Amino acid sequence: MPMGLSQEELNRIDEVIGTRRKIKRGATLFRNGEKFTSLYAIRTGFFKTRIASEDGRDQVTGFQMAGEVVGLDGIVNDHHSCDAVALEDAEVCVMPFDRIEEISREVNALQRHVHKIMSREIVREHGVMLLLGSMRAEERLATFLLNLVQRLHARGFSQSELVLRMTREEIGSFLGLKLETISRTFSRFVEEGIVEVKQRHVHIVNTEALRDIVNPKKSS
Amino acid sequence: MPMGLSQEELNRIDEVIGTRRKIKRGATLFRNGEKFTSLYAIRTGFFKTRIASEDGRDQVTGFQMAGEVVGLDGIVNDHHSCDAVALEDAEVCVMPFDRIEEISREVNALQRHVHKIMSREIVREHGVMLLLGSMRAEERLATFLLNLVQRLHARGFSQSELVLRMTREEIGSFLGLKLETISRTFSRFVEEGIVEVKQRHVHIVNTEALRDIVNPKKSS
DNA sequence: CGTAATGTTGAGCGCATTCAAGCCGGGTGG
DNA sequence: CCACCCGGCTTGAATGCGCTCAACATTACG
Repeated sequence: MPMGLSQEELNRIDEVIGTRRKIKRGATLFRNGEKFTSLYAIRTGFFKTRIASEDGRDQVTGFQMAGEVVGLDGIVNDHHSCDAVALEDAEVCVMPFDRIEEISREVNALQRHVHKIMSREIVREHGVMLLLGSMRAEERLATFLLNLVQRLHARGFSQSELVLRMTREEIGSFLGLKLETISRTFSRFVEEGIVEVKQRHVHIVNTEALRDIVNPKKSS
Repeated sequence: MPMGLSQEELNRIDEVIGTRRKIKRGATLFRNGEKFTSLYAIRTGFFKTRIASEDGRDQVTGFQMAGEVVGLDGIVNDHHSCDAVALEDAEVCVMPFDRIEEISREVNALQRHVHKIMSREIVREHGVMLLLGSMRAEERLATFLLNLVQRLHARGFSQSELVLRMTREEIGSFLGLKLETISRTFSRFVEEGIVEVKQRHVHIVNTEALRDIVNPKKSS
């Protein structure tokens, strides 16, 4: 949240927070088709969002962690258009959207904040489109790992150590690859000494090498 | 725009519209890195938005036509993070964003409208992610054609006739395919009598067949 | 402790890519 | 008006990356 707000403004902003809600691992926070009422700020835990095509295929559209907001997809049609599934026991702040709209009319900082959150999501998705549209398997996985560790680091975790909350299949769905390809690509990274992998525990040994994979260097 | 507004409200909303601006074919409305000031409502013409990765590859993130809004990417960081390029001579309404924020504090309908536009873009991108992440070439192109013709139809154009404003290469970039693949896939559709193609002029002969490609039927 | 879920690895295949050659159509200048 | 040129498009042949299918290993969990 931006700084420089009066106490009065801060109090008003607190009002957008309704109840809290706990979601068990594997349960959904909301599902495609459900009525949209609120945005959810993740307090603890880890989520994936996914959409399903008519014929059973589904696509993971993102992984969200503490401090991030889910539910923006529901605003257009007053109904959610994707599922949000907890990948571990989680807790969220329920923020009724009509309250958000009401208060953001009075508190400029909140209005600005809401706009930025939505715009940030649009920009994030642009990045995913670039990944899905033009990267090879190694680049996709390297990009994914760097993004994940960067977000975790911003929350006070290690820059080189991370525990995956999702399966290979979920990573694959997000990256537009099959789970076997994820597994093989991890193995290749391990062979090359770039990372160490023990199940879902990943230790990034050589961050620079990952960056080089994402951004193939034009060595003459 | 939603209905049921008072004259006063309508007048207020008109105030978000600043100047108009003409963009010649091939010129950019805004570029990655430029300061963000305004959203743009397309009055006439056709745009593509694209992002570029460090190493020259780029990804078309969308095609926009009359009535659609571009520039939402700029809100987060006060700078644009993609380019908007006119694919034909175009005209846009410049809508300074601080005016939008100001007036949407007073006019609920505008506030709601802005939120919906942003949410719609997020949902649209989810669909693109599904396409890029899990569809084969034929499905991608079929989806693309159906989406394009549906948007054109909503604007009063034919349901079966369309003129592509973009090159095969641009379609390919958007769909995560090479231009040769686009060309070949068009040829296959023609062979199968699904469409007729003469350069950029496309006549959809069999819409149902396209739908079947998008949504493989589970024939026993 | 046993069973199901998850992950690894191998072999062969297929779809989209790459590389290459040629075509078409529109615009320009002689 | 025609010759030329160039960007956009098409088509062919060969390659290769990621997928499919399959067997097996490992781990989580009731």
